Order: sequence, then structure tokens, then C-alpha cells
Amino acid sequence: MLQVVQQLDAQLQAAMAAAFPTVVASGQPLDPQLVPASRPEFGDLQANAALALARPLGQKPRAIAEAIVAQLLQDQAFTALCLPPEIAGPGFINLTLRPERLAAEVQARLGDPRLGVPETAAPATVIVDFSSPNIAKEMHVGHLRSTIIGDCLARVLEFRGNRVLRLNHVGDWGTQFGMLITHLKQVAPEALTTADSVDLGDLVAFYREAKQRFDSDGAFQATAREEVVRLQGGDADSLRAWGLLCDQSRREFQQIYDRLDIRLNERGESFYNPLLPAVVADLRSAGLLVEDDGAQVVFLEGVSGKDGRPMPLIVQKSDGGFNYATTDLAAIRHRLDADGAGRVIYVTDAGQASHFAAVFQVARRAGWIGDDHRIDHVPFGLVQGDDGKKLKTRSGDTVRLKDLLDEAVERATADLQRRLTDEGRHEDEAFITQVATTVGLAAVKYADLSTNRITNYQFSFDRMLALTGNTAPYLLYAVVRIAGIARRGGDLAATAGPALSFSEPQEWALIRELLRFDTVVVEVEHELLPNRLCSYLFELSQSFNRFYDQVPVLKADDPARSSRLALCRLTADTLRLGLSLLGIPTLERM
RNA sequence: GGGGCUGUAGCUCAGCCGGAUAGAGCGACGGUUUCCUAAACCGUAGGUCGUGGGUUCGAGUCCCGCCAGCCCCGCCA
Repeated sequence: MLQVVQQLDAQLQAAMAAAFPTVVASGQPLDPQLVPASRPEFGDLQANAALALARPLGQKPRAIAEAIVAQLLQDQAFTALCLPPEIAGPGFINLTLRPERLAAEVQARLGDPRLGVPETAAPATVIVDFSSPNIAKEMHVGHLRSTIIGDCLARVLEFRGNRVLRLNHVGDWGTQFGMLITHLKQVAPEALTTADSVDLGDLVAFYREAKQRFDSDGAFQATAREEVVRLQGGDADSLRAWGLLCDQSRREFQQIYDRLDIRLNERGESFYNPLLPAVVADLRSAGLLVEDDGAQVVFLEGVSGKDGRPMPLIVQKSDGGFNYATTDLAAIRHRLDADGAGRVIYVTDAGQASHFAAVFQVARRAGWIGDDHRIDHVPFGLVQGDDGKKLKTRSGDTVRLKDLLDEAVERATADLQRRLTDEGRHEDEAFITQVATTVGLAAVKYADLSTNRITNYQFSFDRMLALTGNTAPYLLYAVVRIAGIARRGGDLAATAGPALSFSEPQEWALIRELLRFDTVVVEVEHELLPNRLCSYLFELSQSFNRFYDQVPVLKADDPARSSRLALCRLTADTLRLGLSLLGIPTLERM
């Protein structure tokens, strides 16, 4: 429908220009204000331009609408596309597409693997920075949203024809390694020389102990700082210990990524280490650097701190070390220059908004971000428990991502087994494992993606695994129903056949829903809001379920039968493609 | 103190560039199965869009004030 809407928009503009040449002469832009109809009885689309033009033209909106419509009716391309427009209410122009044009659009999509979604006219290298767990810690629920949302955005951008680089900016450098290595030297030295001599769970415990000592023990703190200096200075023993810790964490992360089908290139903080001195040097030569309390800082414009003074962004600590702001600045430069990125997207929690605003401002003032670059922080809210507070285990610990995924699959397994028992069905273990794994993981992903990412998100196994409502199981079930039709003799692969012929309102409702897909995907790309795609897929599933419930497919006679099979096929293709953009695989049976 | 985000039905949430009577889902209540998987479908009830102003032909949406919740604010990331 993207193309159709474009055509209509152009036709409306031409009609407006013909009806009101004085406005054109005055240089004012003529926006038809073409939007989807607010209610089905108003047709497919509505143009609201007449209301806005009433004031400047000094005419009644309905009269303006009538003049535009009179011009439209002169346009043969328009009358071939739409039924005669209706003017309603204060001056809305309601447009209804001709059914045969809708059918032709359906036909055109049947053989189209992109389902009408165009490749972007201006493909760019886009970097999506997401997930970003910390070495020597386990992935926890806090990494869930970044990982799932980032992966979805990367998939959408890729599908639109961009070259996407998925970067995992893991926390693999800095103060925490000094304290961890120092602590391990004293309590478990073998962990620093022998691979896998302690498992990750132990490492996490050691990390906690190290952090505690660092915060309370001055002598330990000093030793830890020396250790950081040794590491950053390239000391061989320190580097070997650090490498072992990284390898071990990396393998653990990869297990999660494999389960969730997420591809990522690791490029952690350490990668930028050699580039840090140049960042500070170049900020100095750009005249932005100021020494304050012994630290090298850039004072921010338009941001004031507690005392009313401008806020500084520290890029070099008073001890000479660099911090995450320095790393992020180095990363921006490297991504724009070495990677040639036109666009960089950071998928991190909303709490980092001011940090990124500061870093972007400094990079811009230093001239590193050009006018043709687009750098976005894509923030998201906290994951909360049922109580509305930050999600924790009963004992008060952060929830491990692995445990969360396990529980989702366990619950899906229990649901499925209960259902099999109730229905007297018998399925083998492989089927149960496959279905429960797919449903459980899909539920976790979908629940996260389906709310607007900016708001906090209330995590609930019961809600996400519900078989009804806006959930992954509901969408997966729609696909399964179509697969069932195919098994019972419906040939979904046939592309040729009698001309498509539709008669039922449920068919037309489904068609209109199907044809929105291209618009929605492009919108998600622009707004970076996956929940728009989720809403669409849910509404599509609802339209399909109504159609399935009320209109027979296999029992109908041709041409209705083959036309309805075509709708089934296009629905399944749209759901599969849409879900794949969310990172969710589908099932044939469940 | 400064800044950010949020506030819409009992609960969880949509609401696009400001457009017609504010929408879903869950839960509640009532119905539908000799028919392609009822993991479905149909219906009913449920709203002062936090609050007070302003802009506009028109405001849940834009601007200002206030209230509430969460988050951030110099050498952690």
C-alpha cells in the first residue's frame, strides 16, 4: 500500500493545486494530510487538508473539500484507483480503494518474497550497539531488553537493505578487572593461569567479594588500581589472566545468544584502548578540554549541575586513567571513520540518556559527527516484577537470564503437556521439546517487544504465556491453523489459478490488514519501535481468526476456494516474515 | 536544586504529522462446536486520558504551571 498511498498523495496534491492556484502562487506547501481512515465505515484513507485550509482561504471547509473532490474526479488515474470520494463531517474527504485494485495488490504480493516492502532508497552502513554484558558477570534480566530490542531493530534495518553491523560492546576493561584479578591472585590463583578451573558462577561470587573488599579496604583498593595499570600497560601475566576470564564469559554469553538466535560481533571496551589517548589529545587541540579538579573535562553546553555551574564530561581521570566516556567517544570516531557508518544506534536503558546526550554533544562539537551522520540513543525502560519494582528473585538477587529462559520453557512444557492430556493427544518427546522451546522463548521475546520500549515493562510469565490475547502463542497458533489447512489438502503453493474473487466482509478486512505490512515495516525502521510491528501482527492474526472462523476455505467452490487459499498463504507468509523480523521462529503444529 | 521518563478502563498496555463517537487484551458477565486444531469466534459492562491554565476551527496528542512515581546528575558503566 506504500505505493498506492504515494500515488494518492500526488493525485491529491495535483487536485489541490488545480483547485487553489493562489495558494500555490503564495508558495505555501499543499499537504493533503492523507492518513488512514479513523474508522472502517469512512473507507480506507482520509484527507484532512480542507480543514486546515479553511482559515488561509477564508472559505468553509466543506466547500474546499468539494472543490478538491471535483478536481479529483477529473483525474482518470484517481478514478481508476478509488471509488467516488465522500465528504463527511466538517470537511473530511473519505477515500475508498476500488476492490479490484485491492485484489490486484494481493495478487502482486503472492509471488513476492519481500511482500511489498521496498529496499531503502539510500542504503547505509548502520551500527546497532546492543546487549553489552559485562565480562566475569552473568547475563541477567537487565540485558534482556537490549538484546531482544537491538536484535529486532538490526533485523528490520537489514531487511530494508542496509548493511548492518551488530556490535556487542562488552564490559571487558577497566577498574573491575583490577579488583577481580587482585582478589583471585590471593584466593584462587589457578583461575588466572588455567582455563576453566573455576566456573562462571564461582567467578561471579569472587567478583562480588572483590567488589566488597574494594569498597571497604583501602590497601586492597590501592593494589587493585596498580593491577589495572599493569593490565592497561600490557603486562603479560595480567593480560593472560584477563584473556582467560574473557574467554570463559564469552562462551557463556554465546550459549544464551545461540538459544535466542542472536548474531553479534564482539567488540568490547578493550578494543578502543589504543585509541583513547588520541581522543583526549584531539579534544585538547580542538580547544574543548579544560582541567578541573585534576581531571581533564569538557564542559557541556546547556547542562548545569547541582551548583549551577556547567556540567563536565570527564574524559581523563585525575590519576591519568580513562573512563567510559573516553571509550564511547573513541567508539563513535571509530564507527564513523573506520567502519564508515552513516548511522549508529545505541540500545541501552533510559538511565544512560544523559550520558549519551553528553557524549554525542562533545563528539559533535569536536566535529567528529557530521551533518550526514545520524546517531541515536534508543532508550528503554526497566524490567519490573509483578510488584512494580525492579525484577528480583525471591531472595533479592538479580534474575539470571539463563534461569528466566529456562523457566519460560518449563512453563510452556507444562502447559503443552496439560493440553495434550486434556485432548487425549499423543506426541513424542522431540515434538514436545521443540514446541515448548519455541513457544517459551517466543513468549519472552514477544512480551518484551510488544510494549512501547520507552516505558518500564512489567514482566509476567503468566501473561506472556497466555494462549489468548496479544501474546506469542496467539500469533503462532494463527500460523499453525494455516499449516493445518495445507495438510488437509489446501494447496498454498499454487501461484497461478483462477483470478482472485472475494465477496465476504471478513475477506476484505483480512486483505486490508495484509496490505498494511509494508507501511508498518517502514514505520518501525523510522521510529525504531518494534511494538508497532507486534500490534500489526496481532491485528492481522485477529482478522485471520475471524475469517477462519466465519468463512469456509476448503469446503468452498472455486473461485472462492482458491482465492481464500491465496489469502491463507499470504497471511502465513506475512506472519512468518513479520515474526522473523522480531526474531521469532514459527511452528507447523503446536 | 537541575535534568529526563512516566501518569489513559479493575489489571497490563496501544493511541502515528493535532482530526469524526479515546482503542485492544486480560479479568468479569452472557453466548457459539455434526464443519479446515475452541490455543478460536460473537456479544455486554467498564473512561473527568494525573491536575489547572493556554494555543487551535479541533487537544489524550502541542505550550506553561502544579501533583505523584521512577531514573540520572565529577573521576563506575
